[in-house]
Amino acid sequence: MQGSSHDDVRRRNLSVILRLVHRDGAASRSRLTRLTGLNRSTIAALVGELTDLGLVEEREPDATNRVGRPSPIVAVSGRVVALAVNPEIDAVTIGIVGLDGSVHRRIRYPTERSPSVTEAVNIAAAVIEGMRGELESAFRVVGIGVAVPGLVRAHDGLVRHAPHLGWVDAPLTEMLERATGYPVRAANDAGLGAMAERYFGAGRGMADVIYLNGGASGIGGGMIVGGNAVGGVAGYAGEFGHTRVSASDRTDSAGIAGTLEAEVTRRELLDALGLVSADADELEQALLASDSPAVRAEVDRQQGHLAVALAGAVNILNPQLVVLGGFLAALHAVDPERLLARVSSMALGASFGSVRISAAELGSNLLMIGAAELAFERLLDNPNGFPAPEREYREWVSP
Amino acid sequence: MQGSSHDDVRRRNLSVILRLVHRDGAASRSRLTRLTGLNRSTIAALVGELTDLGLVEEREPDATNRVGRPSPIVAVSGRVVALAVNPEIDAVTIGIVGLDGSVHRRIRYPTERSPSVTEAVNIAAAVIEGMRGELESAFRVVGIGVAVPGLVRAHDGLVRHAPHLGWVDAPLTEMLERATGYPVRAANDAGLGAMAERYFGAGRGMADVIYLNGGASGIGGGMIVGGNAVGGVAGYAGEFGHTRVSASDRTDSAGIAGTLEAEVTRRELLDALGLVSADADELEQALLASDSPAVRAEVDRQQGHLAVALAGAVNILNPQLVVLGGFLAALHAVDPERLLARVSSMALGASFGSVRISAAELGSNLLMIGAAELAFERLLDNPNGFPAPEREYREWVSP
DNA sequence: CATGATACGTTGCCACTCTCAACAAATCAG
DNA sequence: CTGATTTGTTGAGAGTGGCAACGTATCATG
Repeated sequence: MQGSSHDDVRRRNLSVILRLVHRDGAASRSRLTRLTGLNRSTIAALVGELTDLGLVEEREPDATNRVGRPSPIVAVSGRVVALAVNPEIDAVTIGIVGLDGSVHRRIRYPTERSPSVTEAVNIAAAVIEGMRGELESAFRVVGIGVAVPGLVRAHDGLVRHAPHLGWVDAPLTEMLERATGYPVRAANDAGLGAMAERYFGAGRGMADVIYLNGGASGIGGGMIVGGNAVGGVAGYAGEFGHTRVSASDRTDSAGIAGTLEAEVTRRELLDALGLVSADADELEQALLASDSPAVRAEVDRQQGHLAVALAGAVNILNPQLVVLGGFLAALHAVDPERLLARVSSMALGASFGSVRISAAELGSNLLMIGAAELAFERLLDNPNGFPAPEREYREWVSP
Repeated sequence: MQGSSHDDVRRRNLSVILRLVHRDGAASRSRLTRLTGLNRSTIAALVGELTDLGLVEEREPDATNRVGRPSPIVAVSGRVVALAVNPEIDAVTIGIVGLDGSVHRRIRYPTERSPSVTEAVNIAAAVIEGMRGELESAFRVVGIGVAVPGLVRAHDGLVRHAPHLGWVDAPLTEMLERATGYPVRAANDAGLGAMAERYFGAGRGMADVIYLNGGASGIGGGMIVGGNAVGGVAGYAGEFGHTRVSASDRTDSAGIAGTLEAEVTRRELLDALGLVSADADELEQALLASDSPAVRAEVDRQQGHLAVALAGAVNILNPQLVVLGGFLAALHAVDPERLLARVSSMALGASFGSVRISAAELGSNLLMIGAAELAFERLLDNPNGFPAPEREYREWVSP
């Protein structure tokens, strides 16, 4: 338990303001005054400091039709960005994401086979090297965030086990840091998805959100509890895919029987539809369009298992929102009422009464935004821990 | 998102120090200096203020065999107490709990039948009235905490649904406040048990703890995630008892089939043993002593279902510790290795690797301590929001 | 038993941050 | 144009923790 001093007050207040304009978008100074409860003059000083740090910019007041002196608008600087990296089975995706949440660039680098750690790092580093000119002239990079489809140890970003990539105890962050020179942080992809949906998607402003994602290789999840992302002791929390939902002996990727991931699979939906491959949107469209009894039956079977897992999660966590991503969104879209009714039959009334179930909103940018948020976090926690880039001061340095 | 000012700094620092001596016991000033990172002179001022507030007392330094000037010991005042109330099916228990965690008094008032809200409030108020002389002379009461076996709405303490007591939407806190004059807060009993075990029992100092309690009337639970008690949106989180663990159609108290609470019951253990009733300790002793195959089989069956629920919780929350209370502790004690092995077979290796499963430590004082903690929380959050009792200043008031 | 080393409490001064009040500026209503 | 309203700006003020110097209590050493 740490005590605090006036330095902490300043840091915290800078942090609060930067977070507000980062997450809720541009805001007038007077709005910031109301939201933070701080004095006008304090807000002026804080915004001034953030401006000097190059993190926010003030622009002319919007034309409001209200009396009183107009208040200037504070917005995040467009130059501040983070790099997002997402290694997958068949590609490594790299993105440039602005502090304002905009995805400036997204480059998907396909690989013939699942990349090794070294390959993934090399690809990411090469793509980033290619963008370096652009990055150094037009942007200010605060760091790199990596969304990993696997278990990532919280305190050092070691990839303990990424089954679908075949990685075990991979020192990903260290390697990427050395290869690029940028500070790197890594976390589980679904956890980052939860965070992204919570701040910028379907769960905006909510404090208790569960996110479940259905991917080609399995089911992952993340939670926001009491406003904070849940990591657990070591950072492995959120593995909803391995929850027991049936008595069958079908096993999942971890060899556990009767789990959500064993019963609810993308592959079986595609098979029922007679498709070889399809992205999440195509799969959803195909399911909605199909009237085959076999497809219906398969959807119904999977939806039943999903409902067990959701009801369990609702009972245990009493969330405000459950967000479904990937092909799980399709299982929801096909018959939302039926899914809801099934969850209802297995959840406690009190908890079920306050929960909503909805599809993810951020689509293909989800993991870019989530991973970037990881990199932004250090900046948001301590805005003046990142001095403005050296080059602006270079001329002052004695030769 | 609130900004902070210097008042908040002081409040926070007072709060941090009072929490430290409340939870970890008496500490020397120099230890507080190390733990908080604050300056010696600041600690002196803060401890002085807490002393003036009558919340802590300083005593002569302990005899240490080390060089240097000895540092005085700061301990919580023995006079500061909270009242704990726990209505149950067959009794209402009232306790006096010190800020130092000691249970000064515990009075169990048995009832012939399950008490109504009014009866419970009347009993509690009467017992408290009986103690009032003692309370007002020897103690300083900060408030009342109530541990309710049911769902309690977080923001106002309304008892939404306490199935075993038959209470629905009971304004318990309001009634007890009016009847006693003390400020009252209420929460779910298992959640408070989790908190108590976390601060004063098996989970001391841990940030990620799950607590599951087996009672006569069902199974409840609570969680500490990232150091904070989990309530969910409305305060209903922690209902592990209604998690699906089997495909059977045995239903629980909420009418849901195949749940932990439906499969794992105290009643069936007692029946297998041929006992009519037994408290948690007696049940455990009887189970350990029995070599009947029928008993073994029933224990084995229940342990298997418990393992499913525990593995699910471990996968989702990646806790550091799972604490089992009530008769669930007995299911653990009978064969800890087997329970562990079964959980292991259904949990992810990474998460299982960092978890320990153990029995609750606090025994019959658990809910007293948990409920009192609820009342202490306001004091701990804002130590100088509770002025010293009026009587000491009465002579200064002009007539 | 005297001396020095060590650790810690105490004191007074300083730097920092937020608040507040007074004033200035920018808008709307009439 | 005038008044009301809202907000930025400025300078003074209060409260906080940090710090350095000094005082004090213990142990170790001879």
